[in-house]
Amino acid sequence: MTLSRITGLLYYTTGKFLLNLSAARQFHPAYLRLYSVQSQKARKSPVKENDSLLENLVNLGVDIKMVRRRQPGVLRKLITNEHGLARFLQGKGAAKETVASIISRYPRAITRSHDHLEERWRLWRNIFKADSEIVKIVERSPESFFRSSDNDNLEKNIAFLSSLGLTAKDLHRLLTTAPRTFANSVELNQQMVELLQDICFSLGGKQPDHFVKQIISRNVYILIRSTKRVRTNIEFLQKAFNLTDEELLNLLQGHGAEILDLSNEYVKRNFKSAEQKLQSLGCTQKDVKNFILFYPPSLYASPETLKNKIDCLLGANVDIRQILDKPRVLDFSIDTVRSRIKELEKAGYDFKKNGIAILDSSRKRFEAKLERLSVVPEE
DNA sequence: CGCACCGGGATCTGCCATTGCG
DNA sequence: CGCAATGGCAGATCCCGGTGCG
Repeated sequence: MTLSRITGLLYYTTGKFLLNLSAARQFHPAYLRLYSVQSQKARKSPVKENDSLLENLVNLGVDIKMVRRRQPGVLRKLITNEHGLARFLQGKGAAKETVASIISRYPRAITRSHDHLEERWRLWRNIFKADSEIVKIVERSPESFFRSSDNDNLEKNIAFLSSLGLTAKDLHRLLTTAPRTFANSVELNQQMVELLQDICFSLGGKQPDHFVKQIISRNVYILIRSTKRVRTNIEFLQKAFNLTDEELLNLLQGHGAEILDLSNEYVKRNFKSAEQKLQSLGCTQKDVKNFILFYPPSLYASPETLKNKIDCLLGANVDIRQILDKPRVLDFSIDTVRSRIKELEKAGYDFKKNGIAILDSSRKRFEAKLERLSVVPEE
């Protein structure tokens, strides 16, 4: 949690904001603007915070400082439903502290009526089997659950996403891992789906629906990205590698789907640095293209990580060609690779002679293999 | 049995800016 | 104007094991 980072930045006493300047300096100047605007308003505004509401929240264990920082307007409301919300969530199995944390992080939750909550929960239960699943998500991301007050929209979203032919399992995974998708307006979700369909068509694809399903199930975050981001990334991929329509279509339906998430600049930066790194090791333009197409996650890795991993392998007397052929060794964390290399060196393993596939296996398989190596030493 | 190939699963919010309404 | 609603952004991998083949 990043909450503690900000706690201590603003202190609120008797209607006036005081700033801890030494802490504020590390942050954005916007905080300074916020300070002056808020203090002016606090003086002018006739609307005071609702004292009994404040008391209720304190009793529920809510972090008032956090609420003031996030949604100060909520504290001035005359009609709220904090107790109803607390009862509701506890009835669904949430602990007291969970409820307090939820309200602290998304104060507007207390403005939702009982009927609204019942209805929203009922709709979520279309996807989830147990209340406990929903509680876990609301606890993780209160904003996803509460930000929109439009239950009709939620219903339409569920209908729309189902109509795409996603399986119940896909839908479940989508709502579990990217709950914000369901807080989007249907129109926004439709726009993304249309964008993907258009891309499929323009690349000569014959099954746009299948294409969309494929991408969503490969990348459940796609619907919470902007169409601008996705479009720009796709255009970049096609241009950077001079891809044929078919190559791009295949890339997007495979591992390429994941890299659509990345910010546009990040994709470009990672591409440049991967390209540079490989070229410095004597790889041709074609090698670079093959490597990235064959192993798109390389664009996901930060320049530092990718470079470190490659250097680590080269340092263990692995040839860059071997990495190009088996890029999935790069899947593993650098710590894992390092410790495996160390163990293999102890066993006298020669990567040049025996290949590096051994590095690219699950822990169980690696250990089993190492076992065999030590039982039957080579030569 | 050992290996190569490959697909899949986990993971992802909390903040800011803008808009439009009453 | 103040607030609610909502769009958008930055952040930056690792691992497991099924299956089919020789």
